[in-house]
Amino acid sequence: MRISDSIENFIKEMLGEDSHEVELRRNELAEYFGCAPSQINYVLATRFSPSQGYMTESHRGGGGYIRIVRVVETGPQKMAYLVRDRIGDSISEEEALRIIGHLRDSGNATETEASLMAAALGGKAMAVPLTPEVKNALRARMLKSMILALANKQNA
Amino acid sequence: MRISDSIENFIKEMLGEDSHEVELRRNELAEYFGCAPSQINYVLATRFSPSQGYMTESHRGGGGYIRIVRVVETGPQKMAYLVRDRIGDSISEEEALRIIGHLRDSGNATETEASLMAAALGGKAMAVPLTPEVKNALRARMLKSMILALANKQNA
DNA sequence: ATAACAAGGTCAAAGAAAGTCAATCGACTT
DNA sequence: AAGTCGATTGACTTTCTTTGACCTTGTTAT
Repeated sequence: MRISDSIENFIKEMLGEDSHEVELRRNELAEYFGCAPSQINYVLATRFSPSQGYMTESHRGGGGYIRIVRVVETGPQKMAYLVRDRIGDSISEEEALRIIGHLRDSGNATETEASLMAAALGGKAMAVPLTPEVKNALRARMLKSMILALANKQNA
Repeated sequence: MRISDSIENFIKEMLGEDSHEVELRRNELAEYFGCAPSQINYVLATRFSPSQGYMTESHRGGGGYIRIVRVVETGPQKMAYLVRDRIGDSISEEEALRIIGHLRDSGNATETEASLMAAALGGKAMAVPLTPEVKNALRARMLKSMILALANKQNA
């Protein structure tokens, strides 16, 4: 198990139960896990980014802290609109997968539905001789179509 | 006995008993068999491809891994195999939609899942300047990926 | 005020896997 | 003998992780 994963799990466990919010000391956590403090920033950047449904604030200086807030989604329609705005005309595979993960985590897509979408957009499926630009454009269109289909079914 | 066969057997044995999922380190395995690491990729490509009923995911970097998932054949999976045979390397939009309809009618896909697949393959999503040949090839790959994902979730 | 201290932030480099691809090898076939 | 095709290898690439040196910002004591 990678250290980054351990840290991620640790934080998610803290968030898991009741509150949507944790506060922690960067140096403490780093020492606890025996890693460089900046490793914490890495974890925040790669696992608790806005596109993964989290926001972070922090404060430097004496008594500093890092606060991680889980953003809860309310209303499938709103979600769909938000995500559509984020997608635009072109999207990378990584970003697409992140959005799909977010849909799953927020309960807007079942496990299976998320897997289906990921399968359609994944590298294996799109392993066809096209330029990255064309692939990204195609992905954006497909993802939007699928999210619309999802939203459509949900309030049907 | 060729090394590739040994590696194939080794992996299949690991998969054999209980779980339909193995995780392994590429470099470790290569060292164990005394071959080049890329040999592992060769084995995966030739013996554990989607059309052979397997899916693989992997992660690079520190703590990387390769995960191989077998799509087990129980009831619905037979369906998947059949459909896969029917799809081949290229498929029209009409034919794809027909297959999706069958999946829904036979209870192998929910309404939403079927809509999702249709949305991904539909004309709107694929409205990008590509030749019909390329579109059909792409559709075939995507449909196969999605059906595998579906089959995989069903007996998870 | 200001110096010292106590956080957290940034970024680039090093390290650790895995992926790709073209060249080569070897066993059959013709 | 030449050709074919799967198997094998290794050099090079890409992706992700980890670390550390240096920077910025806030607090506290003088």
